[in-house]
Amino acid sequence: MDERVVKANVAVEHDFRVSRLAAPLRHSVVDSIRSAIAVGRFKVGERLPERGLCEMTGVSRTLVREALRQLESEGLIHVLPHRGPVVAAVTPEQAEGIYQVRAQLEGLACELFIAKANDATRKALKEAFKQLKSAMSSNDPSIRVNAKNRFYQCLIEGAGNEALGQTLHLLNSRITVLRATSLQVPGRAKESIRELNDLMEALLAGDAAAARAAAVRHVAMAAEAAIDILRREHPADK
Amino acid sequence: MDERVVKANVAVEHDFRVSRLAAPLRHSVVDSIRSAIAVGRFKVGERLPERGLCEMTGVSRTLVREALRQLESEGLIHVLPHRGPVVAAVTPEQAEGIYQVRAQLEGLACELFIAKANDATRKALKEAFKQLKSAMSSNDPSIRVNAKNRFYQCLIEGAGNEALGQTLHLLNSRITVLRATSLQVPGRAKESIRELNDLMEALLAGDAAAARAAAVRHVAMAAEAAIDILRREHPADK
DNA sequence: TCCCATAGGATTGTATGATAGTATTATCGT
DNA sequence: ACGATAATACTATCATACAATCCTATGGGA
Repeated sequence: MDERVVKANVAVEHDFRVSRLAAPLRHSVVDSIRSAIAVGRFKVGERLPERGLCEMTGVSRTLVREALRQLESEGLIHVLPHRGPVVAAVTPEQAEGIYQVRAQLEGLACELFIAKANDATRKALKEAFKQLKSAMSSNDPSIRVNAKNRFYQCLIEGAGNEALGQTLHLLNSRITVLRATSLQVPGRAKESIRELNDLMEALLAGDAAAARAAAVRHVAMAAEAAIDILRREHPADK
Repeated sequence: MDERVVKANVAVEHDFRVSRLAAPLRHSVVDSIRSAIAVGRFKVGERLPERGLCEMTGVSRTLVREALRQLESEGLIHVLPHRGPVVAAVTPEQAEGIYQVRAQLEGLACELFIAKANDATRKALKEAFKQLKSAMSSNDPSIRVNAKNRFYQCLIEGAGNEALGQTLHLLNSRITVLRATSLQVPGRAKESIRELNDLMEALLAGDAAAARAAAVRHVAMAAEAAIDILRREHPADK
């Protein structure tokens, strides 16, 4: 029963099977709300009444609520009892914590990449880095962040650790806005590229210790920029 | 309006305010299903029909579905389109990945603990370690795991990094069963305590590098035991 | 004028019932 | 024994309803 499939796929890289096109509507709902938050359509601390989300998304309360449950456990929103969801704030302390964790995990990603990457994943990473460099000259912050995400995705891919990928994704989703704005700090983009250059060299040279160090350093610098912004924009609210 | 409260609390350590007793029913539902999985009431790969869960928990489908969304994003279950949720399997490769991440994060926790812990948190950790040692002689695996969780909780508490705590919690929830069974491997409990002893010594001596190394080593050993079990129990299904 | 309390509105928390769509199983004819 | 079709069992989604609770506004009293 498998023979035919094998034959059909013999000259193919990614098989053509439609990957469960039964995309449940609720996934779109999650995406919609998530990106509304990321884009700043809702501000930090703002309430998200279910009814409003129903209108915005055009689906029933059932689906909106299910989406909220997921966003809640991603940490993007907080749900206050009998008050409903609000966009989660990120305090400077929390941001620092997140960046500390990211540093460790991206360090690990580098080590694993060196140990496990093959020609394909290595090539993909180089390509992504090239595109990242050109994206950094763009003015649109979302283009920059997207390019950077793709770069990291290649890194993770090559590292071949599923949990690592998911964890980093989760952490990043909580600081999307921060990442976009911190890349707008004058000079930060170029500096960022310089740091990643070091990273790439170490990665391709197979120097695990240097790669990890470069990753940690890069995250630390990004953290500094981001936390600066945070401190400035809400010096002592609460 | 606050004065009275302040007066009332002046001689109190933990204030008595009932911390939002409005615990939504749905939280209990999540806990219920989660522990049913952890306890082995449902086996890996087994389907969890909504209706059955309604009967088990005594709540409506609405709540069950919301709970499922949360468990899904915690990675405890997979939801197949039009087939519903099944208990997520953990392959040896995934387990390896999870343990690699854990190693990094627990290493970080140690470093942060040394940098940030105060007398209270240090004392709590020592106490938790003492109880852990005695719990290890118990035959009940859940008692052992619980004691260990409390120990880690103290460590995290002292490290003062929220994201770190949440991330580790998430990872651990995916391998609860594994952790319980791997502690039953003959000799593993004692060995585990020995490793943690090293960890404690380094922590209390303030030797960050040694503490991190001990943490990494401990997780690596645990990983080995756990993955062994996994390989044995599903050598090549699929 | 200012404070307090009560009433009313808004929103969440939870349940129920309904319908359509899809995957799995059972059935049946050949 | 095999393939097609019918029956079944779920999920996916919606609409509706009602109690509980929070917030606000209104109005009375000092």
